[in-house]
Amino acid sequence: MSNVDVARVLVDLADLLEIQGANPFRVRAHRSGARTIETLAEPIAGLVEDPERSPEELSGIGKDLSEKIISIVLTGKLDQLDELREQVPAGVVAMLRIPGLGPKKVGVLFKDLGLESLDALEAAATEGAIAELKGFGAKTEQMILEGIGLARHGSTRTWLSTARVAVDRIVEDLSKLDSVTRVSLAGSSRRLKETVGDLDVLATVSEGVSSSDVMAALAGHELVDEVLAQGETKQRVRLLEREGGGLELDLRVVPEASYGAAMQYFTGSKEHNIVVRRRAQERGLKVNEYGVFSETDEDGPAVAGRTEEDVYQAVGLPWIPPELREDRGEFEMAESGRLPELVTVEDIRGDL
DNA sequence: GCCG
DNA sequence: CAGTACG
DNA sequence: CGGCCGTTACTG
Repeated sequence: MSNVDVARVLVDLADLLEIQGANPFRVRAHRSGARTIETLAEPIAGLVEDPERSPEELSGIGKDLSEKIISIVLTGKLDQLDELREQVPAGVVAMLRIPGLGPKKVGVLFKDLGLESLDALEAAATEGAIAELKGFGAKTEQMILEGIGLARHGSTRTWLSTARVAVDRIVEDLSKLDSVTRVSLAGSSRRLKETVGDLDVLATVSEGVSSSDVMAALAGHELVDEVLAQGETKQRVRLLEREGGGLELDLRVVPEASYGAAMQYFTGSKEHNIVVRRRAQERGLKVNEYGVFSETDEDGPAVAGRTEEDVYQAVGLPWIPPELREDRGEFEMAESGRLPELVTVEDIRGDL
């Protein structure tokens, strides 16, 4: 059993528990434990077999998860998972991959309509049976029909190199607008992940300037297929099919003074952001995408937020390079002043 | 579920 | 309002 | 034992 195998069992268990309506924090604990095992620098089997050691020594893994991990390593399976699999068909878990369908709604589809597969779900949606359910409507039904292909196909991530071709053009074109002061790439593409699930772009406007100009420009951009959602500060669009296969792009527009906080938030990762915000809480501060604020004076002036550096400084850290923002040890490195110097293109020697 |  | 999705 | 990140947007 490799670390990835063990992690997979815990993730599957989390999915099933979630559909069954388990405590969300319990579900999260399983996912977090899975991540810990997957990113562990040593084989989990070796740790389990060492009589001096136990998975409990890993932070985020307690007595329960430790016992489960030991069982998985020693027997190759987990009884609790097998039992849950008998209660919840695989097709129901597959429904979670449809965008807009979460555990609650999937649970209703399974329990109330008895749907056990994507095929059955598609048939029910086509007949209009979904829209009649409480909490569902015509839009949800349409969303299911559009998303069911994604769920069948599995995850659809795009190579960064492909995605960059499209997003670089969009960033460049939006930058030319008079109403924006700057446009930056954020999200996993800024973190230089090999593949991206979607694209994230941040635009800033001068204080008091409306966001509608930028959004209208993006909506009318030659690479944009359709606008999926739009609000005051946020817009989500789907790109044309050719450049990376219907990639989705999120645009966020914030005032100039929030640039640093917004970049920090929008660059992620989610796990990294949670730690940043928890550190803020420990210091009597509150971090959001608009800035860093005092917990006791939330409406008061921002303590930080104009640059990423001052956001990190407010929570007692040096600026952390985006490539490291995964909550995989970068906080310990930053805390002790041992952040590595990353390799850059200039470091590479040879014929390219 | 884990943690303090 | 709850549920879903965003980092 | 209580708390567990913080926000915006959309749907029903």
